[in-house]
Amino acid sequence: MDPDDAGSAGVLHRAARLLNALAEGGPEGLRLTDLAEAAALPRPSAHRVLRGLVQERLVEVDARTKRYTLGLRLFEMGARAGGRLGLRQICRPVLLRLTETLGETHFLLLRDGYEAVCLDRSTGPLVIRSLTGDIGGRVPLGVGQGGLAILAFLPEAEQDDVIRHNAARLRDVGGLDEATLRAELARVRRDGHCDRSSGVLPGMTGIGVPILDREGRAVAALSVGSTAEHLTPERGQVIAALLKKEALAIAARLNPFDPALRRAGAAMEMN
Amino acid sequence: MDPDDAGSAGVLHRAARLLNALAEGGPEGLRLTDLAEAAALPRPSAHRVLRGLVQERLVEVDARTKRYTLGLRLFEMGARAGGRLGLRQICRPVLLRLTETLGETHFLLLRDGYEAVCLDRSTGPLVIRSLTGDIGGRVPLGVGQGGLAILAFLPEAEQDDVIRHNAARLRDVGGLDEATLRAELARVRRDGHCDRSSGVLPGMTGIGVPILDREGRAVAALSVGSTAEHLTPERGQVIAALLKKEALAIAARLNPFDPALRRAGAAMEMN
DNA sequence: GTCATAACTTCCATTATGTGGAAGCTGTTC
DNA sequence: GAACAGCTTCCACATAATGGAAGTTATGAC
Repeated sequence: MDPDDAGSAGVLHRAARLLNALAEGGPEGLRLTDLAEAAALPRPSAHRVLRGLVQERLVEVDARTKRYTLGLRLFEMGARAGGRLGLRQICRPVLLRLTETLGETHFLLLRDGYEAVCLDRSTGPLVIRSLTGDIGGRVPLGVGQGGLAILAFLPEAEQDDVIRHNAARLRDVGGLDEATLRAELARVRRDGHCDRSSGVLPGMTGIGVPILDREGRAVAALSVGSTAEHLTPERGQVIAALLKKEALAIAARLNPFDPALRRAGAAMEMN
Repeated sequence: MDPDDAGSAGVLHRAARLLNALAEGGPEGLRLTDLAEAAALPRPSAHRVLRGLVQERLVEVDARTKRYTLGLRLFEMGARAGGRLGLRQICRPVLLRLTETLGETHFLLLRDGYEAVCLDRSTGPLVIRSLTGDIGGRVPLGVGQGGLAILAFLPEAEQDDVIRHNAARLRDVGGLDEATLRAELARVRRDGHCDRSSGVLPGMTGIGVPILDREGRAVAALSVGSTAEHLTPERGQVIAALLKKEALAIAARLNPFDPALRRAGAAMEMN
């Protein structure tokens, strides 16, 4: 029917649309009508699908308020899906150790197509605001220190593709035009890390280093989020060196056959 | 068709069955044939549904090995579903603080019908083995210190229902016959906490306290997992008192309208 | 290198399952 | 207590799911 909506038919796709809508919504949950609108479904259909999801416990409804939220089952599965990603297992102790040593907040980002997903983080005593938010959050590649570190270490053709694809968001979220971005990427490649104070979150800054696969392509990033005040240039140098050492050690332990690390390519093929 | 399989028809239910099977499977993923068998579906049907799930990125296939695993999307959603549960937000800092102070590993369990789900945990330096495993894991109510603490503080009728329902697993996993269990529950009710060295995991022990709602019913538990060697009786007393204090503070902050806390009831109705 | 085997994938006639407009509820507001 | 907004049910209709059988591609044995 709709040519550019290939594979859009079917209950599954509708269910996924509803789940996505729910994931966007606030913690108080969403009402049927709004959910139906967000997922572009007729109310009765949304209702029917949601009932199915509730039955599978992927979604919960409050009997009193009739508000829908993501279900406990999803939480459980998500926890296991994460555990399955070898990278996360390897990095967990590294994050904890870094936070122990440096007292900063550390992030592990995994590249996923044109974006990066926060796979894990360890929170330091300092209160910081981050672009990705908590675990499970996303940033476009090129935004934030981690996102820049990954983008800088992609093969040129892919880099161009990502930049083209993310152009709008890089301007809006990252406040970067293409020329500035390219200059920045060159610098990151030269230094092996990113320590730009992204102007995005006032007072906030950080450092990001890429985690490379055997071919030298970035598959993930390790980063620190801190305040401009706390992260002096000297301290920054030390931390960058430390992160690079850890990233190398992680890279050496990567299983080259881990499907999670092929994710990048997979996402590209889809387009 | 199948009378006791009410509502089992439909793609959604099949998808959920496949997801469950995937969640059980090992980290290397499952093959189509095994998945189809695990979910009791004809191979072609399993294949079709899985393809849909892959398209929605709820599931991933490795192009080379054809093995299916839970997808990144699920991880993301799971992270948000967890964030939505107010209890988790409230307890996160408590867990961190406890681990900071005591150097033990702490668990937050949420009751869910006849079981409890590990909502969060903070890991101490001591290496311990736990029944629930990591976040997202489950134990039957009555097993483990947390599970016992919850069961002990349920209304009598519900308690009986749970014990009846879990009887087999309590024997197998918990190694408890009903008489011993009932005596144990009485003790937990009297003391306000559970400090039995469950014989289940040799050398391991712990302490669990319930988190009660306004009606005095347990909705969750806070627990410590440690080794018998490390957790001396005197230390146990101190820790139990501390946990109780925290559990009370948490209970006071509970939103009585939080749908997550009505989960217990919901599960019962289903049966 | 060739054959055997096991697993994955596609096909397609059949029909069960999903569809959504309209009508009926419910609970909330004025 | 009337008006409203949102949830739920109904049901004639058609589409999208179904699964046996046949085709294709990996894997391993000889």
